[in-house]
Order: sequence, then structure tokens, then C-alpha cells
Amino acid sequence: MDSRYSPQDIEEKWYRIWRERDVFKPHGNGKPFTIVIPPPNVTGALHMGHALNNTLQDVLIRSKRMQGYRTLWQPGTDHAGIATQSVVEKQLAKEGVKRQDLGREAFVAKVWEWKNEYGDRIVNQLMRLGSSCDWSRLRFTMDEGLSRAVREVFVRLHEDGLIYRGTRLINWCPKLQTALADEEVENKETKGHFWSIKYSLADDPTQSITVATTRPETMFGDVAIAVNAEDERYKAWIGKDVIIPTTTRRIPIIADEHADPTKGTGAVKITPAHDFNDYEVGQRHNLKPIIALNLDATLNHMGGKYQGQDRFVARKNLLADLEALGQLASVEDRVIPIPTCYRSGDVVEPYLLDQWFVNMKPLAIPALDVVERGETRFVPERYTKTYRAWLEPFKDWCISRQLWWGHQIPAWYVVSETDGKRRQDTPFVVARSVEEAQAEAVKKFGPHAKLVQEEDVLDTWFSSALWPFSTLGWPDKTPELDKQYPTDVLVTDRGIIYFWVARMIFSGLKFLNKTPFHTVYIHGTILDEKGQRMSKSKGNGIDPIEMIEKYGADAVRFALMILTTEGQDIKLSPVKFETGRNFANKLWNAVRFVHPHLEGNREPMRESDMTLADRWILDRLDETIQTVTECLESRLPDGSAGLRFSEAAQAIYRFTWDDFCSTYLEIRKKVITAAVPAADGTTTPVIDGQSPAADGVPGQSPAPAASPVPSPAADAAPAHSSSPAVDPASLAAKRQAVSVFAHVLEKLIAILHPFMPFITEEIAANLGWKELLATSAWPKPERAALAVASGGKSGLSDVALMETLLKIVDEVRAIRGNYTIPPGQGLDLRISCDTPALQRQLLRQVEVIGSLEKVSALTVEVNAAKPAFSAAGMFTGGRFFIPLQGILDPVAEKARLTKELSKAESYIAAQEKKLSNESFVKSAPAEVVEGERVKLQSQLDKLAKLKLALADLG
RNA sequence: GGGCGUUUAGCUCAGUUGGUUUAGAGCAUCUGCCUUACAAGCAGAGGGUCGCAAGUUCAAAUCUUGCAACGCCCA
Repeated sequence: MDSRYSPQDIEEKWYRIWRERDVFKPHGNGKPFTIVIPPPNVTGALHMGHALNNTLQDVLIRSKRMQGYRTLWQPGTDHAGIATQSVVEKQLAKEGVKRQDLGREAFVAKVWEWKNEYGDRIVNQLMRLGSSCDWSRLRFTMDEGLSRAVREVFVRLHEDGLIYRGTRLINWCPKLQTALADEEVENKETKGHFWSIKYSLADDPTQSITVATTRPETMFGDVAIAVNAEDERYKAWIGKDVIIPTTTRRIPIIADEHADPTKGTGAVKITPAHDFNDYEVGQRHNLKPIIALNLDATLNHMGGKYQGQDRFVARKNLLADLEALGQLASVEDRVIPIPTCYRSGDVVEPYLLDQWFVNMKPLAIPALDVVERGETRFVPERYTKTYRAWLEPFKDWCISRQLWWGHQIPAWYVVSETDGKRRQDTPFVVARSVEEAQAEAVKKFGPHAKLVQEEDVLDTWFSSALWPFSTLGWPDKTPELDKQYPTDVLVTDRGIIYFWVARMIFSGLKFLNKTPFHTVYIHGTILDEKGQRMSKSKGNGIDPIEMIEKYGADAVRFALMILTTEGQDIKLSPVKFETGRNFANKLWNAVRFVHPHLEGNREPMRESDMTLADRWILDRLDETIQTVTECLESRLPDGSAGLRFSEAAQAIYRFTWDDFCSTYLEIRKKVITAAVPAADGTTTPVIDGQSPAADGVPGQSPAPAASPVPSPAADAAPAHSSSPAVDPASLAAKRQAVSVFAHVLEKLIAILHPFMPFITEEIAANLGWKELLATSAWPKPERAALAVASGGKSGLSDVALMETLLKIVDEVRAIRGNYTIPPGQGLDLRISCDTPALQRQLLRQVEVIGSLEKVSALTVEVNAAKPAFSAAGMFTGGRFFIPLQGILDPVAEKARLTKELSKAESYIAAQEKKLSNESFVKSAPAEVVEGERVKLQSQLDKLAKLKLALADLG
């Protein structure tokens, strides 16, 4: 084993082995546990958000797999209609080809070609991360099966009257030439202008009414001027006509509450075909909307001399003309929200068009209920509000897109009923297939019905909404669907609650009568070190694959898990992965330490042979197992949070580094590394890296306790004459030490495996495991079995005794540090106990101190006198002295102790005040009061000892 | 304008229902160590009026209200 852990050497190997052994497939008859991956765009590349999102899912899935659940992590990708179509269009543009040149069929074929060639990129990247998805079940939203689910849903919703076709005001992206859903439009605050324009009265051109607008070019679609009925300025004008400037068209002045007398001039132009508010005004007053734009955002014939000009060109020209005519009253600078297409960035135009919609109210109500009742809960809980805020307005969902890449809407127009061309009033049939449509049409319209399929495709989210069941085989009744639906936890980020989570919930309820998951875990957003969102355009992104190559996948995963707390955003920089890398290296070296001693030395742990440190580390291990298990649980019996990934990772980190390596390993080091006597009586030194891999399998009988076979390398190894041969008692101790050490290590790598799958699997192999760690059993606390083994009947418990010992070590180290005594210099440590009972207990455990601190002499007495020129330390139950003649600076020592003293005094003062407060003693719980008394007592004890030590210094 | 989040050590962040914390960790800083598992390491040390103000309580980083700054979402 190398002294530095190199992830590059092993990650690919283990991932291959896991796949070869079908580790990621659902196994057994355990309780199912299912996660569906939020399908990444097939055009996408892995970014840090994905890395975080998928690590979280993998931690859950891997831990549940080890806990014996029948786990399925269902992977797949999303066809991402607009994004994918754009990518392929751009590629074609390089060859000077437009999609229209190819025609629909050829273009779609090109997109499939592209998908087949490049669509695996993100899947491969997820594998690099270690994601344990069942890749044999990889799905794509445009697969035949999933497409069938889409058609089925469309037909059923249509049958139920929940899908309809109609002319409504929708968001139109002129660049992409498609309708968009409301959520696909982002309002961007932009510097703009507010122009006030005079509309002359038709009957008296000398008079005019002034309206303000941010989009003057839409005036050709005006159908009225609205004023407030209460507005004194305009009361007399209501009912009169004005002329739209630069035209001869007359429009009326109407009274409507939409006009706010306190804003602008109090009069507003009404353009129902191009403004959402105006659309409603128009409906209230029965005004026929007038479309003034073409679909490419040039002005249409309504625009008169501006016809054919782009909206912004026309705006500029129109404003110049208005100014010349004296009809431009004023211009004001103003920041205005500009509706922008989330994909193309183009300015979106509200546009009156014939589209397909989902009637949301009947679907939204049960989806709200299920969250209200807690059958699906958001973690953190606050996102329930976000969810509700989107569903409650019951706004219908525009699902048709004028794209070529996507699920073509399964509706067929009966063109034989018209002149062969499709019109707005052309009848249509909705069906699962063209055959079914034909039959239906014949039934309704006679044998000559000629059909043309709707050209529009569906919003990508329409198919994503079905993901938790379409991927499991629905509408067929498959075994997977039966077992794994409803799924358990959905892991995603908050940006997608509207687009996806809400739609999955109502779809699951509508078609399977069950909410698709009981928990929606919303994690934070990854930001750069300045707290800004990472983006391609800013170039501030951190590439996860680059980080994996530099630090290892385990390090990337572990660092992310340490950093992800309760849905908080994460400020990330590459140095943060060092935590993970260093931790991996630390663990690696702990294994490297014990590795040469494993062979032939593993045996069952015998409680009777356990040392205090053994019992202590096993206790700490149990506590850690308990914590980690609870933190990873998504549904705790008491309904509490769970899903505390950072806390789990930190518990393992602390246990490994502080308890296992810094303390336990150091305490047992000498015993474990003790040289082993060979059969011929000579000493076999154990040389690092020369022992063959151990082959003991955990849980099985150990190698017979016969003399160990000398390793083949032994003869060639240089003789270590200084290593004394160990007696049989030491050998037995060594074997127990190795066995307990390895036992703890094995449990540790098991609970760490979900976080760091690669290194832990490699370690398991190094420990001689034949089975895979990935499919081994999750550890359980074993404290119950060990609890009886506490220390003396009347003395301190194991844990308390160990804490006392460690406290002494801490104090000794502080003194050593204070006098900068090098670690190699032995100290004369004289411990003075307050009671003979403690003296007896400590005497039996002095080697714990000796193994952690270099001591030249160590005595444990009762009420020993303080030697001259000695430093003193305190602990509960005694004190200790270290003679430091020639080193001790009485002034410095006095200062050190005085500082301690004043701290103790002020604490005592506070405690006494607290305890003398009658209402505290009366109202606080008894155990709290008792606790405070104990704390006070221990400080009083310490104070007395400090005073003694100070008195000794004179 | 509405909703939500954040504000704790130089930096990044923990702190679950108020009392086992006399406010912790990692990084950074300083001191001493190449101690045969690990210098990607070991052992110490310094560093905080918990954003501000008021309130509730025997007791507030934690609960309430107000204010401020920053960020996100929606209109």
C-alpha cells in the first residue's frame, strides 16, 4: 500500500466490478426503496449542481441497499425539446443548412443521430461520480414506452375534458417561433422608457387624451382607451372616440377599473391581443382583439407604413414620427420588467393564438391536498409554500409547442370537413394511434374522413411529469410498477418545484391514485466563492469531472456532503475538496498501519480480553452508527427531519479522525505493531508492504491460533535485532488488538461507504473481504452486548474513566505546549488522586497515558505532595504534577494558573447567582438544577486545586 | 409590492424542541515536532459584546416584535 491514496488507480475498477456483479439492480424481497433521478437534459454536461444532487441520491440508495431494502435508483435523460432542437439546429447552421431545408422527418432523424452519438455524455459522467443507478433500466423521455405513456395521458385527460384546444393569450417566443408556458418566461428588470402619447379626439382634433406605454408599437392593436369611472378628469370623455396616431382608426374611450387614476396620466391603452391585463379588460367589455404583430415579431398589415418592420425598428420609427407630429408628450426613464424566454433570451410577446391547454384546477386540488395532509412532505418544510403558491392560482397550462423535436400531439384534424386545409374550427379527434383516430373519425364523420395529425409537440415537462411511473412501465401493469411505485424520496433543487415536482404529483395522483413520493428533499444551490450563481457566461463554474480527476470522486462527494446543510446554498471553491481528499488519505493510512499485522492474527473478539480503550472505541462506534443511521433516514418514526447529510458525514469524520486515529490507534499502536516470534524462536519483523494480503473473511472463523507462518519475505528482510521477541501473552494481546481494530475499521468503512464508495470498497478488499462492501450488511449498534462490561462496581464507568485519562493527557499536553517541551522529551508525571478508589482504577490504565504522551516516569498516589518547581494540572478527582526544574518559569506558571483561576471564579459566581435564585430552583426541571449544582461543584473543586497550586508557587 | 432565506472567530459554516456548550468545527494565523500509518501529517495556542434594538422567561445564539444589510423566488 502506498503512503498516499491515489483514487485514480481504483475508481474505474470498482465501478466496473459493481456493474459486472449487478450490484445496482433491485435484489431480494426486502421492502422497496425507490428514487427516480431528476432526468438531466440529454444535451447537458455534468455541473456541480448535478454532482450534489446525485451524490445525495446515491448516499440514500447505497445506505438503503446495505440495509436490505429492495432498492431501485431509476436513471434516465430528458429529451429537452427546445435545448436539443437548438443544439442540432446550430450544428446544421455550420453547414449552412436550416431545419426547414431538411423537412421535419429528416430533421428529427438528425436529432436522433445526435442523441445516439452524444447523449451518453452525462450518463458517463454520472458513472464517474459513482452513482449506483440501475443502468440496465436507463430511460429516455422519447423512448417508445414513455411516448406511449404520454399519448395515453393525453387521451385520458382529453376524455375527461381536462385538455382542450382554444384561442388564448399565450407567451410567444419570436426567436424560437413557439408558445411557452408561463414558467418558461422570466421577467428581467431592464432599463427602459415610459412614453406618453397623445391620442386625438375623433370629433375634436384640438383635444387629446394622453396615455403612457412601454411598448408604443402595440398601438396598432389598440381597441380602446380605458379610464377609471371615478376619475373626474375623464368622466366627460367616456364613450367618445379617439384616433390612433398615424392611422385613421377610431377606438372608444371606456371606463374600467384597470385604469388607475394615481398612475401615469390615469388613462391606458387597451391592446387585448398583446397584453395579459388588457386581454381581461377586452373580455369584460366584449371588445374584439386585434393582432398587430406577425409571428416573427414584425408588424402586420395593421401597422400601416410600419408593416414588415421588426417590432423594435418600428418602435423607433414610430416614436420619431410621433415626435414630429407633436403627439409624443413625454419620455420617462424607467426600469421595467421585460418578459424574456428562458431558453433563447429573446423578448417574449403575449400573443393571441390557438393552442392546447390543460385545465389545472381539477388536477391541482388533490395535489394541494396531498401535501396539506402530509402524505408528501417537503424538506425543508418551507418549500411547501412555494409549491402552494404556484398551484393555487389554478392557471391553465399551455402544453403545445411549435417545435419538431418532442412528442407530437396525438390529435388528428378531419380536413375532409374543410377545403383540405386546417382552420381554427376544423374538427379533430384525439386517439392513441393513427388507426384509432381513423376509426374514430369514420364513426363521427363518415367513411371519407381524411386526417392530418396536429403538427405541434408537447411541452417537455408534459412527459417529465409522468417520469415516476412511465419509467416503471406504465401504462402496462409491470412488476416494477407494482413493487417500486410510489417511490420514496425525490431529490431536487428549488428551481424545479414549479416545472416538475408539482406536475409529477398531480399526474401520479390522477393516473395511479397515489402520490409519487412521500418526501421531496430540496437541496441548496451551488454558488461560487463570491456567492454568485455558477454559469457558462460568467465562466465561474467548477467542473466536477476536473475535480474528480484532481481529488478523486470520493473526495468530491464527501466534501459536498459535509457542506450541504438543510437546503442552504453552498459557496464552493476547489480548495474545499481538500477536506475530502485529506480525509480519504487519513483513512487510507489507518488501514496501511494495521494491514501488515492482519494476516493470521484475526480472531473473534473476546470481551474478557478487551481493554478499556477497546470498550471505549466500541461505544463510540455504536454512537456513530446510531447517529449516521438516523441522519440518513428519510422517514423517522417520530416524524422528525432525518436527511441530515452533513451531520452524518461529520459524525464519521470526527469518529475516524479524532477517536479512531488520534486516540484509539495511538493507544493500541505498540501492542499491534509488536514483533511476532517465529516458530524457530527468532523474531519476524513485519515490514511494511511485504505482507501478502490477508484473507480472513469477517464473520467467519479466524485462522487457527497456531504460530503464524513466517511471511515469504521474512528471510530476505534485514534483521531487527532491537525488536524483542514477544512472549505468548503479548502475542495474544496483539491478536486481540488487531481483531478489535479491524472490527471497528470494518464497521466504519461500512457506514462511510455511501459517502465514499470507492475507497471503502478498496479497503474492504485490502482487509481480505471476498464479498463486496456495497452489498454487505449495514452495521447495527452492538452496545447492548457490551454494556455489562463496565469498569469497577463502585468506580468510574468505562466512559468516565476514559474521559478522565484523556483529560489528564490534554492537560499534560497543554503544559508541554506552554513550555515548548519537544514531544520526544519524556516527562516525570506524578498523579495525585483524591481517593484510593480512583488511584486503583488509574493504576490499571496508566499505559493509556503512556501511549499518548511520552513519560519517563509515572506515579499514581493518593494526595501526593506537590514537588518543588513543578507545573500542576487538574482533573475531576485529582491533580497531577510535572517537576520542571530549570524549565519552569514561576512567573509564567503563576500567570497561567491565575488565568484559569479567574475563569473558574467568574463561572462560580454566575452559577451561585443562578442557584441562589429561588425562582430558578423552583421552576427549572429538577435534573437541570441538579446539573447546574454538579457543574458548580466541579468548578469549586478545581478552584481549590488551583489555589493550592498557586500557594505552592509562593 | 408579496413570500422565503441569510447575518455566529480573519474566511466558510455547525449549533434538532430555550438549560449537558463557560458558543463548536474546518480552513487560515502563531508555536513546537520529518515521533516508522498519514507533513494531504502530529501536538499545542490565540481569535467571537452570536447584525442592531426592545420584549417574553428563573434562564435567550435559540422564542416574539421592530429595524438594517445581503441573497433568492413571485407579481
